[in-house]
Amino acid sequence: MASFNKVILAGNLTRDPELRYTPKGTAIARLGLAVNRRWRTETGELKDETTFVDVDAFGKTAETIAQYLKKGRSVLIEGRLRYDTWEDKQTGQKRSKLSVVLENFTFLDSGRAEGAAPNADKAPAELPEAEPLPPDDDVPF
Amino acid sequence: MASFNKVILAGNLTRDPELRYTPKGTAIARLGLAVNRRWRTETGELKDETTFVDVDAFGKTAETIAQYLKKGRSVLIEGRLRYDTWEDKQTGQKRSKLSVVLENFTFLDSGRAEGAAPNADKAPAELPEAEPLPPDDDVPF
Amino acid sequence: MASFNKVILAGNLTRDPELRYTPKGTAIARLGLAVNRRWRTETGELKDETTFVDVDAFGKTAETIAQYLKKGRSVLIEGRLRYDTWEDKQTGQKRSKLSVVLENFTFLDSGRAEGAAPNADKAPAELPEAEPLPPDDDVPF
Amino acid sequence: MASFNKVILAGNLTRDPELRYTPKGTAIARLGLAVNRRWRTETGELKDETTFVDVDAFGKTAETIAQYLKKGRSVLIEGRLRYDTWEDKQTGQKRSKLSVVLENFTFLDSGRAEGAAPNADKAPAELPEAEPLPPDDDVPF
DNA sequence: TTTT
DNA sequence: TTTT
Repeated sequence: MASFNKVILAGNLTRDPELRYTPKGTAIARLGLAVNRRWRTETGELKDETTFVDVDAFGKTAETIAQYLKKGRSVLIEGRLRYDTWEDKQTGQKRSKLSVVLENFTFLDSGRAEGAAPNADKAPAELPEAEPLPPDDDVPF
Repeated sequence: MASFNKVILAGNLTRDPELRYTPKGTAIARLGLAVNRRWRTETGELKDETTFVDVDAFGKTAETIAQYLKKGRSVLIEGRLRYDTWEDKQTGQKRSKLSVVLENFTFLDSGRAEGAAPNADKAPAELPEAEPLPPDDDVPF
Repeated sequence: MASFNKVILAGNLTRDPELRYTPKGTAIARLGLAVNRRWRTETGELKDETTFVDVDAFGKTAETIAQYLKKGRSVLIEGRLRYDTWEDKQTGQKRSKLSVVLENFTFLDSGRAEGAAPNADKAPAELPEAEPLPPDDDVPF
Repeated sequence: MASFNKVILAGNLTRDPELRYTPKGTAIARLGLAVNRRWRTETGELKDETTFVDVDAFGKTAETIAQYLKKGRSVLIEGRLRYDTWEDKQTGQKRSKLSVVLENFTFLDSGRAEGAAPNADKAPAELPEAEPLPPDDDVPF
């Protein structure tokens, strides 16, 4: 009966955020996040594994993200898993995937990413916390 | 540079766990988890959304889960997102999906699920915490 | 530079919530939460440890909590640590403690607690998610 | 019945870690962590609040922390709340406080802290994940 | 007892 | 000050 859905990830953007708007004008930013894990096996060998996650931000947070986050930058995000379903146009088959709905984020570096605006270094420190999410029914999925 | 990967979910099993073993003898239990979310839209309408997540448990934890968790039961799990990739045998295309590697869990009900063993009601309370994960390189993906 | 502050706890109320109001009319509910941990030592002995945490909820969430949560009931809460400081009136010494500011919660049982209202069993399922927090500067600490 | 106890914090060390050993030889490192929060009030005013938390690490993790973390450095830690109780020697009164038992951590900067060892910059990247905790009954509280 |  |  009880439900809980929390994801906390720190990683790097695999590409610049894509910003778009719903018909009602809500901003949506889609991020690609790479989360690395390194561990040592029983035999002492180092292993690496990367988890690639698509993350959607909404509203004012989406616009902040599109403005300050660029490919390569490091972020800590908090959100929830969402199960998206759609029909594959080629095959007519039902498809699905997990992505993350961002609820909060914080920068983990200082704007060293390529393409960052000249003042990106100091801007994050002055940003307030992310806004609460807008109602999801304004969002096309 | 910094990496972090944490998922905390509470939900219900969509099916009985499937237990299998790696060639080296490590147990793997695969769970289907449904996590519900209910919220009210701007106009006061109630909405429901379910996130379906595949979860893998390993080792002693996998065996405990296979023994006590059944379809319908409610659990709180902690783990990390994992990005699985494979080649679609039909089309030869590269496919991928996110799943969760379980690191810890706790029962959220008292064994009311169909198919529960006669003593499932009291057993969970006596279980110690889940074991640490075995080395992942024993695992076939 | 980066900051993050997240607490997720499941436990039982050690007493009925205390509800009060700030001068501006914001509701505050204070909860006592007991979080149990059981583990097995190297020698196989079972050990128990309880963590007692004070939790403050605000606004509409506070009122919902005061209405439905009673001593003994089980909840899952999400929030942040807060560092409270004050001066001990007896000794004039500076004192401090950690507590939790509740940001979200969900019931983990079905209203079996003593003193629950007749309809407490079904009410929780119909509750929307907790409201965002009100501005903290309305709050007397 | 169900219990869960998880804390995730990102902040800066308020002092160099103190390393000590239990009679059985288990290392314990105690950290002071400052976690900042900045938010804007209803009237647009910026507010700051700092949460000071004591954190204990054990075993190999404790030694790694004592070696690489210094006052001012930024870390992301994962752990659980612990309720410590003792008797005040002056007054004979029972006292208690919450602290955090560290279960995992990751560096959030690159060793820029004062007092860092010459090679602190590259060492963290090569560190494996933190070890599981040793049995707690070896620990004097 | 406090860090950025 | 303590819950299951």
